[in-house]
Order: sequence, then C-alpha cells, then structure tokens
Amino acid sequence: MRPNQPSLTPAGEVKRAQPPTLRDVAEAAGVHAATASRALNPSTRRLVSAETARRVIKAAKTLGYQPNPIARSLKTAKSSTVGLVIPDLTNPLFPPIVRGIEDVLEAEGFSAWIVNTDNDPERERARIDSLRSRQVEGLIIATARVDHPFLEALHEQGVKMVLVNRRVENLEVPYVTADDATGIALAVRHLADLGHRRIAHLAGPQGTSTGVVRSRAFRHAIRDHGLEDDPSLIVECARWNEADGATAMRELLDRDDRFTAVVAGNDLIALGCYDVFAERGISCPDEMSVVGFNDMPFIDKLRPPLTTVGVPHNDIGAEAARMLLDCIEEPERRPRSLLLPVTMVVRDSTTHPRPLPSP
Amino acid sequence: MRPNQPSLTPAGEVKRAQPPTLRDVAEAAGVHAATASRALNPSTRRLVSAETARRVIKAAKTLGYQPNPIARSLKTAKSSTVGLVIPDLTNPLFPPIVRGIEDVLEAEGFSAWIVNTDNDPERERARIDSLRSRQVEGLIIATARVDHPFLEALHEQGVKMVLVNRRVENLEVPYVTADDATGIALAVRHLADLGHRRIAHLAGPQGTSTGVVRSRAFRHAIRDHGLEDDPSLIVECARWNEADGATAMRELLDRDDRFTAVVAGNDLIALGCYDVFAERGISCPDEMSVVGFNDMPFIDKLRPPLTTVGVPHNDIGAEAARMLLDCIEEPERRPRSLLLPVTMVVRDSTTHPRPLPSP
DNA sequence: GCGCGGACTGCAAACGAGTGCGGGCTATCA
DNA sequence: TGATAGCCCGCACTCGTTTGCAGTCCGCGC
Repeated sequence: MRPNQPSLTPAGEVKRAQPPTLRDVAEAAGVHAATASRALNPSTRRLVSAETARRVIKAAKTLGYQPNPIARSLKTAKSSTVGLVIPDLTNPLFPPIVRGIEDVLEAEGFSAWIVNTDNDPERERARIDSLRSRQVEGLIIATARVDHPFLEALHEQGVKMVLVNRRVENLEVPYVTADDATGIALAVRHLADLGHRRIAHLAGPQGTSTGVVRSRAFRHAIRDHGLEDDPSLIVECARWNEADGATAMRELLDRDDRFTAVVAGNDLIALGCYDVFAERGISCPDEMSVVGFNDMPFIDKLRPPLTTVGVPHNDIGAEAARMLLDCIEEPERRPRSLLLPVTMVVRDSTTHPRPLPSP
Repeated sequence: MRPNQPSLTPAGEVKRAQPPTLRDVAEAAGVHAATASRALNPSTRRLVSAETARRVIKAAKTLGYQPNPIARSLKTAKSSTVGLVIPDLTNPLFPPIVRGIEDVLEAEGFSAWIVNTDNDPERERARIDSLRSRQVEGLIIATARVDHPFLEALHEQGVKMVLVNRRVENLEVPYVTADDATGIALAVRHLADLGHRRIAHLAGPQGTSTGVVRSRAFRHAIRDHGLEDDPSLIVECARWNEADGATAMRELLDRDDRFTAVVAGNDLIALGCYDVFAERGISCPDEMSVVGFNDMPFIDKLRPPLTTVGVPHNDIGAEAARMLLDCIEEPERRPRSLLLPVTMVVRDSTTHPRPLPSP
C-alpha cells in the first residue's frame, strides 16, 4: 500500500517506517558506510571502484535512499539553501521575482527560504539571524536601504549576498535592478510628447536607492525636455504603498493643482493616486494623467489601465539567483552588477492635457 | 566594528569567526555541555540547580549563543518548521493566506517552508519529499484535489497535515476553507434580487472540492430562487485562472448568449470574463453582470470594481496554522475542520439586467 | 553509624553523513 | 622473491545538540 520502501525486510520487522539511511544502503551493498558515501557523491566517486560504485548506487535506488540534508548540513556547514529577504510577500511585485529566483535555484539543486521583514529593521535582523543559523549559503535581499549598517556588517563577516531592486551606498555587493533612470526618462518623454508641461512626481522613499535614483532621473528628464522645473512638484512618499502614495497626492493637490500629469514612484503609489482621484472627483486621464512603474501583475486590469514602465520581474529574480550562485561557487570573483532593460507600457491612464492641443 | 561576539578571547585568536557553540557556553560557565543544554532548555531546566542555570544563561547571553537548529533537528528529528504547499505564489490569493500562517507560526517559534507545485503532481511529490527530508513537522496543503492518493498515502504514514481551501474525499484530515456554499448562495441571491433570471456559472475545476462545492451550491441556489435551471448555463473551467476562465466564457457566449449574469468560480475566472467582454465589446455591468469569489487584493481597483464574495484570507491561514500546531502537539486529537464565514461585497460589476425592470 | 533517597551533574552514546588516515591487497619491477 | 607503488576500502572521529544512565554529594531517619 505505502509508496516508499516500507517493510520488505525478510524478518517481520514492520517497524521500519523510518526512511533508509546511508548505513542501510551500505549494508545492502555489503560495504562500509564510508564507502557508500563516497560512491554516492559524484565528486568522490573516483575513490571507489567502478563495480562497488555501481552496487552502492543500485542499492540506494532500490531502497529509495535520499540523503538527509540535515545531517549533511551539520557536517559540511552547507545547506544548498539561500535566504530570500523581502519586505512583504503581499506586495504583488515580489511573487514574480521570487518565482524567477526559485526557478534558477531549483535547477542547481538549491532552494529558497522566504522571510518577510515588514520593513522593520529589528525584524529583519532577527529573520536574517535565523536564516544564518540555518546555514543558508547566501542571501538575496530586497529590503536594502541606502544606508544600511547591518548589511555592511554582514558583508564584512563574509556573508554572500546580492541585492535586488536596491543598492546600498559604499557597499561592494552585487545588485540587480531595473534600469530605473531610463525608465523614468521614458515616462517623462511619453508625457512630454503628449503635450504635458507641468508634471509632478510622487517620489519613493529617499531612504531607498530606487527612490533617489528615480527622483534624480525625474529632475534630469524634466530639464532635458525643457519642462517646468518646479521643486514644489515633487513630494516624497514615506513608503512604497498605496496609502502613502495617496497622502502624498493629497498634499500635492492641496499645495498646487495646476499640474496635468504625475509620474508615480511605482505602481502602488499610482494606485494611491487613483484613490485620491475617486475621493475628489478627478477624472483620469481626462483631467490628470498618471504613469506608474513596475507593471505589476493585474495592473493592466485597473480602471483605467495604468500606463507604466515594464520591468522584467522574472529576469530580475533569475539573474539575482544566478549571481548569488556565482558568488557561492567562486568567492573570489569581483562583484558584478546588472541593470535590466525596461520598456514603456502605454495604456489608458495617460492622454493629452486639457485643454487639448489643437491638431 | 562587528556586531556579534567576534574575537574577545584573551589570546590573539582572531580566528573565532564561528558562532559560539553549546560547548563554548558550557566552558564559560564552568559546566559540562550536557548541563548547559539542560539549563538552556526551559523544559529540562528543573533538572539543574537554580544557581548553575543562572550562570549558564548568563554565559549564553554574553557569548550571544544561538542554538544550532540543524544539530538540534538532527538529534531530535524535529525542526520547528512546517511545509507550505501551494500551487503558485504568483496567484494573489495565496500571499495573504501565507502571511496569516506565518504570523501564528512565528508566535510559536515555528517557521514555514514555501514550495510551489504549479499544479504538477510530479513536482508536488518531489517538493513534498524534499520538505519531509528536511524534517518538517507538518504540512499545510493548498493543492488538494478531490481524489488525491498521494495525500492519502502521506496521511497513512502519519504525516500531520491540514488542508486549506480544499478537502479531499474520504480523507480524515482537518481542513479550513471559506464557507463556499453560502458564499455562492449569497451571490445568486444578490443577482436574483437585482432581477436576473438566467444566470450562468463558470465553474471551477471539478477535480477540486472547491469547484464541486461551489457549483453544487450554485444549482441549489438557482432552484431555491425559482430561476431558470438550464444545465447548458454551467461550464467548467480547466483551471482556476484567467485564461481558462476566458475560454469557458467564450464557449458560453458562443453557445447561448441569452443569460444576463454570471457567477464566476473565483475572481481570476471573473477576470477572464473581463477579457472576453473587452474582446467582444460587451459592456459590464450594463449588458452583463458578473460576480467573483475571494475578494483578492486589488480586485476592487478593477474596471469595473468586481462584485465578489469576500473571504477572510488571513484568518484562513491563521486557523490552518493553529490547527496544524494542535495536531503536532496532541497527535491523538480528532481532526476538527473549520468553515469560515464569508461576506457579500457588492461593487460595480453587477446591476439590473437590461431591459431594466420598470420601477 | 549506616543506609537511603533526592538533587545535581558529568559521561558517553547517539542522530546521519563526510573525510583524513592508514592498512590490505594486487601488480609491477628489480 | 622481496620491495614499492597504487588502488580501494574501512576505521574512527567530527559536526552541535540531546538524553539515558550512572556517579557524587548531601541530608535525613532509623
């Protein structure tokens, strides 16, 4: 009945519910456990004769032997496991990245421990400590802030890691992000082409590299296109979410509502704008154009479908994972970072400013 | 500089980058490792004198000792870890459930391993085997099918588990789901109240308990309200996603488009309907009302905002986790299942059928 | 004064796998 | 025939922790 290798022992030992151990296969193959270990491990297989190797492997197969990763980790201080540190799995931005990561990890026999920090540094510390005590071989971190002493300390201690979506200043650690600067440039160009002259920016938290890069790129792009460069058109959101996007948008509207378009730091902030539009009866895109950033899943189903800049979520994850594996395999290699290309995704949340430019 | 306990050894041993071990704290406290172990573990602490316990605990604290979970797992065959088996993290339904699970697990000192199966039984098997070899103490499973021999086998082997969102026939395993039947009844009543007489149903896969419960409830509700009970108004979606929802909707429209409303098996299927509406220029809700199921995150931001039945995602996760912990703590307890209450969430995707009933 | 029990604590053996070291065997050559 | 090298394989220890068992010491009662 039972699928595994239950109780085929000649005697009536039905107790054998435990999975087979290395000793079991050694015994079955008539060799010592040490020999079995060497035979099963490809890198040490050359130390045993081809014949015994064959016998051991066969025994392992018929017994359904699976090495115990716990015991192996204890001995080797490795675990074929990496930690994934993200702020909140509930943010739709992350699941696709996680999938990208898992896909390449899995292909290499690794797997990922996911932890949420909720943007709480204390929590982050605790979760990372826990990951380390579980012998993860590296960390993929999506919660980096511009100034992040804890990560610096980890790096000093030789913890392998790669940053996704973020970087930290003065820290020589590989990162993979979308090409935020050209993304913002594309967004501004799109709005400028539509005829907008006064464009606002709901900047992401300036404690994150993404926030500063995007807002800096915004100011550059504004100047490049000769648009109105008014500092009061930029307000910073406390966090990358709808609520803080909404409060920033309210502040902006209360301060000066003569702008006709806004580029949001990311899609969630744009969603916050939508909420404020609903509150105040502002029609989008007729009265106000908005463009987001990230092209989150389902953001195309919104009302109206959000114009945004698309980033390759899966690739970001996949590249980060590949990079981490590289770091693990050859610790000497210099950190190498990656900026992934973005695309402008035009939907219905942007249009010409009102009054329409005469054709 | 470094935050931990680096190299405070009196001699110049800077090598001490390794975290302190139980032996280290035992030595520091002037006792044997066994005593230190007992002193540190609350459940065995009464075996040592209060004085030594105090000394050991203090030494552990100053050294910054953290027990090595790997070694502990190896010895005790426990891991304070449970496996989370879900089809796809990218489905927005799951992250909130996962968060609910993690919140209660964390409070009990447990943590969760998340794995995706992509609805591939082979993959599911492999991932679960991997979880088991990592000594998880139980499984929370969101991928159950009505007939699921693998899960039955696991249960036979004494693997503790609880099912979320699903159940499997003839398997005495606790499950926690939303109250699907009354949810569907609510949806049908809502549409009937609006005046709809011919209501279609895009049923979820009948290989899942959720699919069969909801479609059975649909037929009951239709009869209870004396509506048109036409079997050709029900079509089954191959999977719980947009694409299969869309193809089912197309099939329905091609077959008979005289219905005025549709209750979708879940929100993603409803999203598929939206896609088809866009394709064929059908206006929702004016020409066609649709109600979803689950009240996924962001589904309220859709065009139009989806009327749906709300389920307590977080609670589902939390209750499932609590239930699993109960099973782990007292293996003798009878399986106890839970049906969580749902609510009708009326938004803009439903309205009176056209022609409007005269007021 | 002896024995006994209780309270602590140390010893040592695990858990399952990996690995340095040495020993046995065979083959080769002087 | 004896020495040497090389190939295999087993012994025994290790990773860090838990735990059954046994030993020590003390106090108390008969």
